[in-house]
Amino acid sequence: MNKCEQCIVRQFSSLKALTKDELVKMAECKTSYTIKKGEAIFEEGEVTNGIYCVKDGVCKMTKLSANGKDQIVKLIKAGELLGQRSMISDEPANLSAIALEDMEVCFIPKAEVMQFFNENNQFSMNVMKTICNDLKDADDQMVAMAQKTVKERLAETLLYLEDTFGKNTDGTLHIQLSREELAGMIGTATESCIRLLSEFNKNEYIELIGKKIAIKDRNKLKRLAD
Amino acid sequence: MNKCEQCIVRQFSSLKALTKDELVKMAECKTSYTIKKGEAIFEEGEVTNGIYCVKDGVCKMTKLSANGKDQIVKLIKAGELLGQRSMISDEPANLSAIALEDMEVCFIPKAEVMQFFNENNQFSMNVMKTICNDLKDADDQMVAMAQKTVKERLAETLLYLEDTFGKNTDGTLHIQLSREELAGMIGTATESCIRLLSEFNKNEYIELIGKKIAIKDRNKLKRLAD
DNA sequence: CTAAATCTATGACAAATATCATATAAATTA
DNA sequence: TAATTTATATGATATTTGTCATAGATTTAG
Repeated sequence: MNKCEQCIVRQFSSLKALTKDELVKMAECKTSYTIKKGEAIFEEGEVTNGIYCVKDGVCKMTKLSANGKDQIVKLIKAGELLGQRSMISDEPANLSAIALEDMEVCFIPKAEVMQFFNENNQFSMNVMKTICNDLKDADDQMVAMAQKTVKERLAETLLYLEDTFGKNTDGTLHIQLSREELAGMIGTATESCIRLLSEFNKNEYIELIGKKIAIKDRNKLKRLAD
Repeated sequence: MNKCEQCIVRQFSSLKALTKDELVKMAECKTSYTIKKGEAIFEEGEVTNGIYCVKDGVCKMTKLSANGKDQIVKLIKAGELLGQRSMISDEPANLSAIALEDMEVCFIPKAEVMQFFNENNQFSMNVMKTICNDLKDADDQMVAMAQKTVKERLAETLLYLEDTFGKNTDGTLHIQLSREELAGMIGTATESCIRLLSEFNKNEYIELIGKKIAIKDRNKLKRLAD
């Protein structure tokens, strides 16, 4: 059993407010999992009864829409927590969490989290601020979906992906998304997404290197995205 | 100065968790406002430094998008609180709150709210649950914007408006939205919204009575909305 | 009450986007 | 390795949606 106290990623989440004692307690009740790329941590409608702390890897939070397409609502990376909203609302998960890379996550049962919640004001405040931030992002994204064109949203998303997940030495986006997944993020058909990537490629805003994407002209993309 | 203790609408919000003493304290620090239809309670970017409790009336929460259109993110009615997210995040308002009818609202300064927050666990839990609910709604709405057609979103919205705000004796929706505002809710051009309303009218899903809208066939609308 | 402004409505057309078909490239499996 | 599946790419076309123009209806202001 690894000690939570020595786990670096906790510094990046609400958990940074926990005391040494609380961390020891958490280490005792947590369960560690390895999740393979493509596997679900949990799925929409599932009762989770706790939260997950992402130690390594990235996952997508998706929702299946009536037309059968998976909409990617957000991406979660190492250091972030999963399932906080469902836990607080006391509801089944509203979104599925699917690994985009091999992941390491720790599960912390609801009972313990709620105890930290009640005893540690800073922790609960941190969680609340995180959720408030998620709400702001969701509102903004909703407006983008409603008011921006697919082209604008693609430009915006490419910049977000580079800013959030960085790039490889060859300049390609570090995060590996299929065209279908990228389309699922911007809310469009896969073919439309591919077509616009080709267009961006021709215009030299980006470069397509096999399945990978390298951003060539941030400014032009930024201007496009508004 | 009216007593918060005797105010019925507090029962419908997170404030229901407050004790008698806390309510007395709140009554002493609150400010009451009358807001005329069309006026703003606060605007996007404004620092609010507190929350508003809606005593009467309905307002729209909007965000101005880059193309100059106002997207309506949500509607708030009597009994609900406004500005909680900004207060907790310690940020300027992300959305504008504009009265759709004449309103009565009470402003409660941040300092007092935060004190209740720290001293009354049930209250802070209520606020948190409300925000979690807002987050779920926002995520769902985002997916709807991305994946549903304008027609589906219009059908969905009409049902939501009847369910949430009720109807008049003649069957028309009680809430008064202009075609432009309705378009702003579903995220489309005003003309497209009007055109679809005409179509729904021809198909007898709804009836247009002047500027008012009456739902005639809930089932067909529901089937359309998915 | 009348004139002006605003809102609702509709036609004509343009632009954006989705769908279907098909080809090629890449990855996976037998 | 060959065969099969899956992912990417692109053309052709249909559908959806937006934009511009205009007209009538309603509301507002003088």
